[in-house]
Amino acid sequence: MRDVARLAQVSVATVSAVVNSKQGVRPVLVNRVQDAMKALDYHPDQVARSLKVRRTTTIGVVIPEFASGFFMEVARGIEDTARPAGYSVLLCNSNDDLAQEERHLSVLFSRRVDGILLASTDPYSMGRRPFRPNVPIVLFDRVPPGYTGPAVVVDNRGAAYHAAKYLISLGHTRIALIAGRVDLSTGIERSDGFREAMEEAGLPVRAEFVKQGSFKAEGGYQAGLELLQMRDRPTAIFSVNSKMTLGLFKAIQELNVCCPDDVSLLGFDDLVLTEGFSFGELLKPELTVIAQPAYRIGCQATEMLLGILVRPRDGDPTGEASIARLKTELYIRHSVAPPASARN
Amino acid sequence: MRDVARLAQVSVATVSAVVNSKQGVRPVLVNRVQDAMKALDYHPDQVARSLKVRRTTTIGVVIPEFASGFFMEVARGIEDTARPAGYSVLLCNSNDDLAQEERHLSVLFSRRVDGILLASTDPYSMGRRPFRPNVPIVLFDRVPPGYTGPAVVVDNRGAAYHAAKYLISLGHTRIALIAGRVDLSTGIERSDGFREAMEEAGLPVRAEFVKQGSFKAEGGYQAGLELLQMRDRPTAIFSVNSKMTLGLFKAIQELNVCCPDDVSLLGFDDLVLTEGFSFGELLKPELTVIAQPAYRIGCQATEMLLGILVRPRDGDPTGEASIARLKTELYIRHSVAPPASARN
DNA sequence: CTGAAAGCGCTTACAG
DNA sequence: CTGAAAGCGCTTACAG
Repeated sequence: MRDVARLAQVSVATVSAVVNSKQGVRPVLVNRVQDAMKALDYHPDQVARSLKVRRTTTIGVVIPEFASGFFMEVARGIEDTARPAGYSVLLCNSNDDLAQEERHLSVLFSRRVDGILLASTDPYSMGRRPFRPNVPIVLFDRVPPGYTGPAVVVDNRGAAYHAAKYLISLGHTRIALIAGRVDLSTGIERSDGFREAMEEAGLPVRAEFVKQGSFKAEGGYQAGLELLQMRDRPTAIFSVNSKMTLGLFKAIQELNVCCPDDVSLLGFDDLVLTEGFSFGELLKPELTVIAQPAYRIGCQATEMLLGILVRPRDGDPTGEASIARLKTELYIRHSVAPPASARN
Repeated sequence: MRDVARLAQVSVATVSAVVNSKQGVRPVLVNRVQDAMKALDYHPDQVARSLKVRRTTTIGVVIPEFASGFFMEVARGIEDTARPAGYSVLLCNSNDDLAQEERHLSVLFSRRVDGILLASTDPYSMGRRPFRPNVPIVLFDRVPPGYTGPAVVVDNRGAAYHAAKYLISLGHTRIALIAGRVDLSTGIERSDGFREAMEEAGLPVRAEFVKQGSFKAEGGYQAGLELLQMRDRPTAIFSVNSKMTLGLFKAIQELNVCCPDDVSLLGFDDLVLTEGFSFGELLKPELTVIAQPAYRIGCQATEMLLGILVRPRDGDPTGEASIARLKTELYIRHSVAPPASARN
């Protein structure tokens, strides 16, 4: 920069001004500076700038896994909205491990990210975590009950409620649930919504019909095996995330159970591949699922964070209103049908 | 930091020394400093450090897409090897758009990343790109022919060669190819390997049996539709990436063609979901594919880059030897069978 | 409109 | 073993 200033015969302050396209610099000088920059192949140093302005225009995001269609869509949404705003994103994978998550967070803080987007593997501990008071953080996907900070999630309870309702409306009464992690809002709310619909319909939620799948493919697979081998098995199964659904699907295949004739399958979260291609549509039968607006979640969480970053910080007390709850959609395909009893 | 120094009654140099756990500081002072850090909730500022040491311990990686099982596995590999080495990764999505890629690269440079990992959407232009002379870059997945810089790729040609060979060994003679982008090494080499095997077997590669799928699901779908509706259709189809394979699969389903009885399908790249769960195994029939060591590609590319970063830079002239070519593996499942003619 | 100077928070020779 | 000082490459009041 000094070299540029010297070559252009101006002060570094002037160079700085043209680099940041501040107005009020004489055109002649602007040109001289630009020529000098070109001649010297000068590229401004963001890190020096960051040090001075105390802002890195970087946001840190930590998600529980990379190999997830859902979180990758969210990540796309984040990047697509952060980039145009001039922000870079440091994407970290906690691998659903709290220690890893904290380690990531701490390097993000030391790298002075301006804000953080987090899908915590343990949102309940948020309160007692050592966050930095002046770097805003917005949660997404998972949020502890009663959390009042900024967050964007999906209406899990409502979605599960409607899913169960749908199965019930078809005549199912023996409906099983493959539940997710009970320590995550997503898992809890989805189970709750399911239970609510069942209760409302006066249907029992049999203990042996609810299996813990922990959001893992293997869990869904095991649960499926157990459920389908019961003498008095369910006529429909609601699986509360996509990995478990796939595990369940595998169990169905292995056991040669016919879906949807023998058992209906309703999953949470669609498996999109590319625009217009969902894995759910490639399977036999095509999967009926509740689809989450993953990309939008990413966009909105980022917008929320960016909003906080520009606002005077002491403006709003990040009230109750700051948690956005997006709608899901039920994609009716072919894995759900009325139970055999209702078909005769 | 000054505050810490003052509270601990030492100089900032000493604080710096304990922060970086340099040895040779009197234990008493170490303790005093650590206590002071705790008391003041002091956290070292990486960006200031970076400015001084002229190193950010950050690597930039740009991949052509987020919503890709392959690239996400690579990303996992990258993160998993970069993190333990103390490096953060700035992950960018070029969306297979050259302009976007260059924009990302330029912000990565301005943020002073120490090195770059790139799966370029146009590796051929590498030579005339405005890279920074002193930030090393290692390519992966795609590499222009004749490229001599560091890179890690897969033995595409060999993999395709063996895949075709496998189909031929089963008795197939009318084998179609759904080719990928012809301007990418991956696309070219896979087609070449296929052709080589065919020639070697004295089999014609009929012009109407090779379709351009451009590595896209839609392309595979269209190609499939055309191929399968020929009066004299192929008995086997080799699809050169996973998206096209899925598109092709959809076409097969829609047309109600029986696979593998009527047509065999061999794909490139497996679709892993989670450890132990591949999408390819969930489809009917389960897909026979060439699997790439995606995670390993990420690890190795990162190791290579890290290696360059520690080495004296003027050490080796990044010779020919620096391009690593990993092996693939053929996963034989159920979408390939001998042609009907050979079965009778 | 432009320049000289201070300073962002660190590290690193250099003395002592 | 430790401290004082310079400097990394910028930006930003502050004069002029």
